[in-house]
Amino acid sequence: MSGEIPGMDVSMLGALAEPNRMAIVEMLRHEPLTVGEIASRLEVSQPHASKHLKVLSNNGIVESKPEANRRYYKLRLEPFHALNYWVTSLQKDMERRFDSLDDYVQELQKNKNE
Amino acid sequence: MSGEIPGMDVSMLGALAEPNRMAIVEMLRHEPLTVGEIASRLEVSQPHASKHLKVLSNNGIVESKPEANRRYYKLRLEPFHALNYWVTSLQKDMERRFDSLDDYVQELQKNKNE
DNA sequence: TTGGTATATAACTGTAAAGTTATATTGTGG
DNA sequence: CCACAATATAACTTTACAGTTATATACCAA
Repeated sequence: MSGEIPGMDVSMLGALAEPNRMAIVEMLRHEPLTVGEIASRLEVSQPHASKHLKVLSNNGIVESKPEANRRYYKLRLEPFHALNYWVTSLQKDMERRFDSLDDYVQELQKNKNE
Repeated sequence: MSGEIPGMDVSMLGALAEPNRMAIVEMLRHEPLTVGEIASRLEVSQPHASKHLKVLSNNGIVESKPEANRRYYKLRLEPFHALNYWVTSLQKDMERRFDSLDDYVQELQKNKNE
């Protein structure tokens, strides 16, 4: 009730806020990849890659499709749409504000009477 | 050389990926606030608020201006511009891809010969 | 100067998450 | 069925960070 954040899912950012996982997202930007491919390019162990992929998956950032022995992982659009929406609306609000904190403080001074 | 992420600063996301700090960003969306105001609205201790503000500050997300006894914190535009740029370019790349992983796997099947 | 308010910092504790190693599961081809 | 390859999971260690308490710093007013 008090800790409610309007649009943005904080845990999604947490999932992205780790270098290996961000690297995975960048790798998947252009093409789906298997766990083995990802682990190999990341130069981490297979369980380690699987663990990061699970975090990304739990946050809806990636989805996987079994294909024979392998699992192809790819990015999902939705969370990035949500992130884009949040950032854009934040920017709009910010740009409505004063350009510098100095201006605002000066404004505070002037309005001290009311 | 291998772990290079193009545009996005991962640590900035880490700074945002904590509920209290995200709440601070939301609070500052419309107006600069003092540490005391932030701590009070967040219902956390003053040192705790200061600590989160320091993280945000270290990542360039907020800036502060001393005014007498107090410090006004406000959001900075730049990191959100960078984030917006990253998300947008990622989305563009993604939307060039197949709509579903199924399609992609079918594509793999067809192209197995080459 | 003294007292009070606002903020920062240092030192510490607890917990969650990164990273590792070993093992289980699932699927494929012979 | 068996042997092998790809991935997932479990158990564990270690590190990083949230959160707390106590103290230091800076500013103002009387």
